Amino acid sequence: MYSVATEDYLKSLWKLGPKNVGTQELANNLGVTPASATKMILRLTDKGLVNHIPYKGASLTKKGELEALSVVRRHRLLETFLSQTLGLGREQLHEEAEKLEHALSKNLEDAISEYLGNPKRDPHGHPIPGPNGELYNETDLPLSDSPLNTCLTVMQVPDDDSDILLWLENNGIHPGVPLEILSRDDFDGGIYVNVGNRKIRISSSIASLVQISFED
Amino acid sequence: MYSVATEDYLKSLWKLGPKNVGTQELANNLGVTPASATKMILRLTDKGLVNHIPYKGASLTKKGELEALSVVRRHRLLETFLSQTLGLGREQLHEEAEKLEHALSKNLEDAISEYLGNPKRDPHGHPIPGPNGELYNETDLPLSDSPLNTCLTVMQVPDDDSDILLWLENNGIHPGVPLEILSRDDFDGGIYVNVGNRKIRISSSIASLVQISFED
DNA sequence: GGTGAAATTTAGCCACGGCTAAACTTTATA
DNA sequence: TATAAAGTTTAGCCGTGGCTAAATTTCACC
Repeated sequence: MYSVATEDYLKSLWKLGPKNVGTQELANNLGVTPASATKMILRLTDKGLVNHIPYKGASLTKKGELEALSVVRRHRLLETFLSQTLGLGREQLHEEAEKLEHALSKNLEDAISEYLGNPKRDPHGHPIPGPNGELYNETDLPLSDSPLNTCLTVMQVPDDDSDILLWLENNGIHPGVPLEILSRDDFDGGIYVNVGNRKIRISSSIASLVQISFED
Repeated sequence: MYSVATEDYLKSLWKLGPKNVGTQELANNLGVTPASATKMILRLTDKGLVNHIPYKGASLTKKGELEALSVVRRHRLLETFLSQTLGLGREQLHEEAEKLEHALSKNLEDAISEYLGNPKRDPHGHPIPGPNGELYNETDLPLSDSPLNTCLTVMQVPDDDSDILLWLENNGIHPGVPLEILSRDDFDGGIYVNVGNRKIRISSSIASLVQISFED
């Protein structure tokens, strides 16, 4: 239906939204020049997928958001499928799904979802939109903002940075793992956590990318 | 590396070859006009993938053939993978693999091949080229040319015609099935076969698309 | 409130891969 | 062998989605 480029633009706008996304920010995210992004935004606006206020930024229309969620659904189902069947490491999933998502038919999407038991989260813990774009309420919180000495459970890790993912994996941090913050460095926001009977330090920047919940 | 269109042209030239393929035949196979095919053939010739003799036809260079075999390998591995994991029917596999084959990385190709135990045939019985384009010797024969009253085994069925595949499936004909030709209609080449304790008639045109072997 | 920097858009270019219409080759047939 | 038909190529168009360079707008700061 929509081209690879169109799906990529919608996905980026969704990821960077729901605020009005600047041309430069969008262009950086997609690896194109701002001029290319402007031109494409105009085309997507013509198609009713994007709202554009010149010099102010772009955001998805309802139609565009539904299409973006469809791409995200395909992406996350594929990550889950490749993880379950082939046993790919979390750090490999994103790159592969990024390509396959554009070639997945509705039929195959349905078959994969059913095969997996209609999962609600992918291997990074990210919620998988439903077939009609339903996204359940997000209640996970950044590890960086979480209280000390409380039983936490890792719920989400980033999906698009292999290095960070490998580091987290090597330190036993992935969705489902229980964890407790022991102390927080007031200068740089780094935290010391207890995870899997080991005490490790997590930098503020990484801790802000890990989401946790209080239930266990 | 190569575009979707380039991979599709190479695949068609491989399927229709190894003879010099006419522009019209190629264009029909791809669903484009002859003029488009000519233009693309010239581009592929520039890239060293195709040999082109004006007004006589086009064929793959060694480089083009290797690339075509890589696409065919991805296609057939994907068909096997989707069949094994999701249990898709043989009549659904081709269409899905046709899209995914262009988005499959070398890494994923390797992972799927290993997961499947480096299979030599896909669910339609078609040989799967090796990672370097190796294609083992083809010894299967068309059912239409096979002798009467001999123990035969179905080895290959077509992959790209859902209707024929469904008909064959409904009559219990797929790779691995033993079968015997009882008689042949001299007028139209139709044959009567014994398969799975049933006697059915197979038209000449369909019988020419089914490959068998004598071993069982 | 003006001014310079930063962000954004426009203008104009390109390659890709389609298309139609017209020209040109080849082949088949009278 | 001439000629018509069939097949092929060329010419020229279009949309997509990149790019650079230049123009324009916004914003932050004096």
